[in-house]
Amino acid sequence: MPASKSNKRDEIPDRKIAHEETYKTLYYSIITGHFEPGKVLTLRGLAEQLGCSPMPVRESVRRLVALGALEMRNTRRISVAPMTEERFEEIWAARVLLEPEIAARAMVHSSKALIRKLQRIDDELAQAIERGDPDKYSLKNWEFHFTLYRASACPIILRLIESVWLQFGPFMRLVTGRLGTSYVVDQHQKAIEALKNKDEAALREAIRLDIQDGMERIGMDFRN
Amino acid sequence: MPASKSNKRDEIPDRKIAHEETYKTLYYSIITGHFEPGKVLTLRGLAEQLGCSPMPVRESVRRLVALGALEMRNTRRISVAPMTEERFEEIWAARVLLEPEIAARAMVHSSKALIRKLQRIDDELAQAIERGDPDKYSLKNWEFHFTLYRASACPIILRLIESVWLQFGPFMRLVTGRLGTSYVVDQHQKAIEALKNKDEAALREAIRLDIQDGMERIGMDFRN
DNA sequence: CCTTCGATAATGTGATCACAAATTTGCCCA
DNA sequence: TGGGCAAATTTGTGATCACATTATCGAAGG
Repeated sequence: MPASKSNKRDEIPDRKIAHEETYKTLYYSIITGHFEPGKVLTLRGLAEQLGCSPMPVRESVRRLVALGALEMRNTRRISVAPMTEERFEEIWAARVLLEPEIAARAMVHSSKALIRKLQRIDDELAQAIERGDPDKYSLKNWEFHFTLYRASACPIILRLIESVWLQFGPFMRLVTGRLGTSYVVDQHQKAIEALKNKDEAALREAIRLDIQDGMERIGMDFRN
Repeated sequence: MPASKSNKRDEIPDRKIAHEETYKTLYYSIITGHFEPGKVLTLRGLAEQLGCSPMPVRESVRRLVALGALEMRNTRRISVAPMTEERFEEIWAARVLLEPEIAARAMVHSSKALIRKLQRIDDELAQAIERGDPDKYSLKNWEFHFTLYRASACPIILRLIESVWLQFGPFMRLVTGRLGTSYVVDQHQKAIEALKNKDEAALREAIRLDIQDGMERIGMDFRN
């Protein structure tokens, strides 16, 4: 084991890898809804936009296609995954199955620091609602959920949930932008209360209701 | 719309794409447990083995890493995802959450043809158990579940389940190879019966028990 | 005005090369 | 005999190029 003073693990501080950086950029762009559903993307276009060669973009896109965030038709055209009523219903179902479960698992590792962090995020989220800032709302909503979920130390289930969020992020942002943030009901406080009280059932229910409220509000879009 | 006589959809019979082919090959290799958990792979090695340049392999590996089937440490070394007790428990939980649900959704689209197909696969699976053929067992078990799940027409949830199976396929095959197939209890017949009777609750329970039996048998490996 | 077709431009794909980092090998010394 | 260091090899990464396919645009035809 040469060139490495610590042989404990491969805990090297992460060399800068271009395709990792482009992946993160695209990841946040998608999950915060920066791209419209169905929007066509090109490797060279993204490469120029991100200031690199098409190569790292190609690898990032391949990952995002694998997760369902991007689509690649058999005409080899890349686009942001569009939304249909069927897909929406499936995503809803998957969320209700997975997210209350991972939240319950996060409760085991809950701490005062985590609760403070969640409270701070939710305050910022409330600000975003007040100001009618859908971009900040999307970001903070994502932060709240994934800060909680990451605390579960369940990387496999977390990956599944990431995949689901990547698939409805663009659509949610689109609808939120149209509806504004005025109708948003804040279920997060109930979740924080449940965390404080170590009440697993209440936490599960709060997350379930948060999903239901959000998806119902978004889903009305199909009935127009 | 040139060069294409039918403008209905992009239903072109799929041009042969190298990285798609290599992906499928690697996919089946992993899901049937052809690679041992933790096994180190290299792009050039796989490329030579598959008879192509490292380029298509690179894209396939990127996809499989995104799905959790392969791992890439920060030393940039590619390996088949190893198994730990924590990961195993998570996979178990995810399966119990997702698979009974998608099975229930498949029941809606159930047909006599589907039931016949499942019965045929399960017959072959029974043969594999008799002969003590763990390779065929792995393959037919996968076929049974995914033939059922695909009938649900739920591509999003199916993708999540695919991701999970890719992560425990190598480990399951490893353990099955050690234990042999003698202890295998066939819960599939109950599932087929439930399908025939259109009994959703019974189908959910059959799938749940199948998962539980399989995972319990495999999970004993950690107690040694 | 709309459709159709051909030429032009743009796109994803696969191969190859150069390079830095990591791994392996082989040698020397204690 | 065993451990550590440096040379040599291997490996992933990023860039670039050629190519087949697809999309785009403009002109001719109805």
